[in-house]
Amino acid sequence: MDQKPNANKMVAENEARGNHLLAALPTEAFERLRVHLEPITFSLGEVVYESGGHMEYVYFPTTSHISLLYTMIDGSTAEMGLVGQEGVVGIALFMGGETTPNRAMVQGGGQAFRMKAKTMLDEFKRGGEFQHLMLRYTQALITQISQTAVCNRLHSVEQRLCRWLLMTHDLTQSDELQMTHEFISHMLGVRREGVTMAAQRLQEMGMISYVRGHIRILDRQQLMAQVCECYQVVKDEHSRLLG
Amino acid sequence: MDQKPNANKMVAENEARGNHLLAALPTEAFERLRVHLEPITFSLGEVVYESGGHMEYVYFPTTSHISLLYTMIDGSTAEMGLVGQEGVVGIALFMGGETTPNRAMVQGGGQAFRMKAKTMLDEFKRGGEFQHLMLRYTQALITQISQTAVCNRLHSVEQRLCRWLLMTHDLTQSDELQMTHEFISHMLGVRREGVTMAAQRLQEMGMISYVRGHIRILDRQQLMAQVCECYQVVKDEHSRLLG
DNA sequence: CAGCCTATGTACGTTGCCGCACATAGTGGA
DNA sequence: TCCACTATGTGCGGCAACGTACATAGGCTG
Repeated sequence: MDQKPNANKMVAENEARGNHLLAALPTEAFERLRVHLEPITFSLGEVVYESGGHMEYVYFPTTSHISLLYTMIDGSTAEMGLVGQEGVVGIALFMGGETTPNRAMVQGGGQAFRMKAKTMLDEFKRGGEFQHLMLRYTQALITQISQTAVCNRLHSVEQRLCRWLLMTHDLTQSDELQMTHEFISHMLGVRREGVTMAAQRLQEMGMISYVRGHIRILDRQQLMAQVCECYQVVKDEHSRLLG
Repeated sequence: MDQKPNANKMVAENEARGNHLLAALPTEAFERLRVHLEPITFSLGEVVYESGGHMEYVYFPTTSHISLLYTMIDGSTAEMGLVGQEGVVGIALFMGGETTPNRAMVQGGGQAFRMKAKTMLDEFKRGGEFQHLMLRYTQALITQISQTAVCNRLHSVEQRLCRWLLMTHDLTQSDELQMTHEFISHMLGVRREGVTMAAQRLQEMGMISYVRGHIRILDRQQLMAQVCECYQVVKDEHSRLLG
């Protein structure tokens, strides 16, 4: 924050390109935006947006990732999407809705860049590559949410846990995920015991190992073999849309 | 089709405004688009888009409505969204994806207007009210899909049937819906027998009556009292976004 | 009006997940 | 080092939905 402006800019350039959407911007657009990008640090559990709340910034995660959650009146929750370095949090701002009925919560601590809503909107309205990227990303996110809807309906807790572990692993720089069964249960919308059972089975099969808040991915290949088709569908569609 | 051009135009104006998105367009934009609108008739079960298939047109339903479905490898299906006179089918075209991994199928026969993808895109790229409306509608659809994801996870077949009947009723001009339990089971992603059981209970409570492919909504109020919160959330969010 | 097809009704055992209750075991702070 | 707290393990009864099988009944067609 109190670095020299120039040094600050160089850091922003290198690091900001860690977000795939920012990385895909042509130089011209990136240069327009870079001075408006502020690096920030997210810590686990932090609420980025409250359901229906005011949204002042959009966020481009680099090493952090954020869960899009819905909370029912009775307090039960379920995740509808997951955003990391491949995406952006705050699509409602350029979609014109100003807010959404969802909560966004940090699921993996780390870095992100934020930008004032107004700055982002000005760039969006130019109708160039930035708009194009934001819209294509939004479509990928729609696919992810859709697939979650179907997956929630048709697949077992164990399969959904596989999918969730793989998705989270994709957004994490390490093989070790820091999260409890309790936490995961809120994401999957199931009981904590259900997660414990499913995790035990995966551990017995040698795919993961875990202790008290730490899960280690041991065998991605086997997880991929076990997971439902939903994982690959979302991934393929993302590649198709955003290369 | 073989009417005089002038008469044809007048029909298009009156009827096209039956779609709420077209109705919300300012005169100028509407006039640009109206000559490109073609009235068409959808019949029940017709496939509008195949998953991953080429999308030549966007569709603005007036009296018809269309289901957005996902089909698993094993053939099981589930609905992720429902589009009627309040919306448009083919958002992937302006989102830049060209296609989607979903199927769109006619769930209620009737009228719609279609427009060539290119014509629509030209108008979209002007960045005016048309773009604004399409994006806000897309956000409303995202909410619908999200809510379906959560609803599928947390609510009973009976509650989901209530929600589905209410949503369908909203898009239908009559109290009588023409559909079998079998059909509904594919939408809800459950067994046909499960739908029969739930429908029986709703009939016993006097909310609906049904015979062989015809369901009559008898008591909307009671259905509203029985349904999960998801129905109202989607409706409220739609109103907020599109008035 | 007989026969066929499709839609709905019913039954039965099975399974996955639920809610609850409580036991055990890491972990950090006093 | 001990205590309190949090995370995980386990057991039990219950229920919703599943898969399967077959019975009834509306409605169309010859």
